[in-house]
Amino acid sequence: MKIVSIFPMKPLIVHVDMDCFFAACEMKRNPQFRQKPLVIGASRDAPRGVVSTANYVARKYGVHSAMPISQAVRLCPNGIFLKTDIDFYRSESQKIMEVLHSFQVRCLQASIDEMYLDFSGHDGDWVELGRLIRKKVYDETGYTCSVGIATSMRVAKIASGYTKPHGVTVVYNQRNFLSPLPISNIQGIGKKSIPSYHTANVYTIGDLAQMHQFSVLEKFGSHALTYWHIARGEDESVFDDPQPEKSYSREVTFPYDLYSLDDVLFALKDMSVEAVSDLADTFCKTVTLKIRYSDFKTITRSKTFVVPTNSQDFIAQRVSELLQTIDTTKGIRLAGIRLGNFVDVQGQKQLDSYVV
DNA sequence: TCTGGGGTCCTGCCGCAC
DNA sequence: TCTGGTGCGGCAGGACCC
Repeated sequence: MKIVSIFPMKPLIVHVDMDCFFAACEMKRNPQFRQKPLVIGASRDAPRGVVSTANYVARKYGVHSAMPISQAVRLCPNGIFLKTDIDFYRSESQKIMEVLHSFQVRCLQASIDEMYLDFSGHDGDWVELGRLIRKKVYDETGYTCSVGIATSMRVAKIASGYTKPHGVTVVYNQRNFLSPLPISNIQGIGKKSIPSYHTANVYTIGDLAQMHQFSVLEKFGSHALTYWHIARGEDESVFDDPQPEKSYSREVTFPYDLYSLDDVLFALKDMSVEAVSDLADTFCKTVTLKIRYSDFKTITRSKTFVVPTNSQDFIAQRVSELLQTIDTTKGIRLAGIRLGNFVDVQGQKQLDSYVV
């Protein structure tokens, strides 16, 4: 006889976050970089670019992600600056994910260097579990990671960042753990919205938790209610199955601003061909043109088709038409296209044949 | 001071259909 | 025939994340 528990299985989510992953990949490939400040993003003489990641030696100089390369060079003139080699990092990521899959629990890859594992129902010592995962990843790949363990995905992620690098953080009480942390620890509250929280005297997650629900709604809007529930330890973000991709894009920042429509169109045609060929048999209904002017103002123009397509010529033609509506005299620093609104053409065909 | 590339999600506005 | 409410999709922009 099968015995079914009347109690719901206690969720247990593990978040694994690799430590300064791109830099770690380069240090593995070139061990002589380990003791030197290493910055990944662009070469030191690149006219434009930002820091993608930096190793901990470089971080001591004040270098951090999203910082302009030119500024990083000033802060760390003796640093080693490398272009991003995303194909290499993807192949290394694949090896790490294989190690994590070997635990034979449900896994969800959140990004190139992050993975969630669903250990719900696990009875053992949570701290030991974290240490085991960390050790196995290091022993089998040579990479260090940080591990966060909690009863929800969002809190597990916050926990993994709590004792970086190479730490294990276990959260037994969500509210007590989150309370003293800065409000910026909540995913979704970034540098634009932080000032509005500070204006309302909300500096820590605990400050947010103590607010009245209606006050949160009034001051920060409806989406902030989700953050309020997290702050109160009421987050129950469940383990989601992977969602299909919703869009695919290609964009490029030109080394120097372009003023000629033909030059921009030339670059966009290349991107259209690449994007459509990458998508292979996937059909899209919407194409969006993205333009960033020299003053960093960014605009988008999109077109939705009646019939989904994966025709390179058709999409390139629509991109060209959208570009005709753009003023290029101001100087264009970035151009890109995005394909979205994907349609399951295979499914449609099956449905049609059934109806017929 | 200078700000990449590739994504997701949210919001507001507008036009259209009912 | 006209008008207002409502819902929805398209569109544009913005914020955020890694």
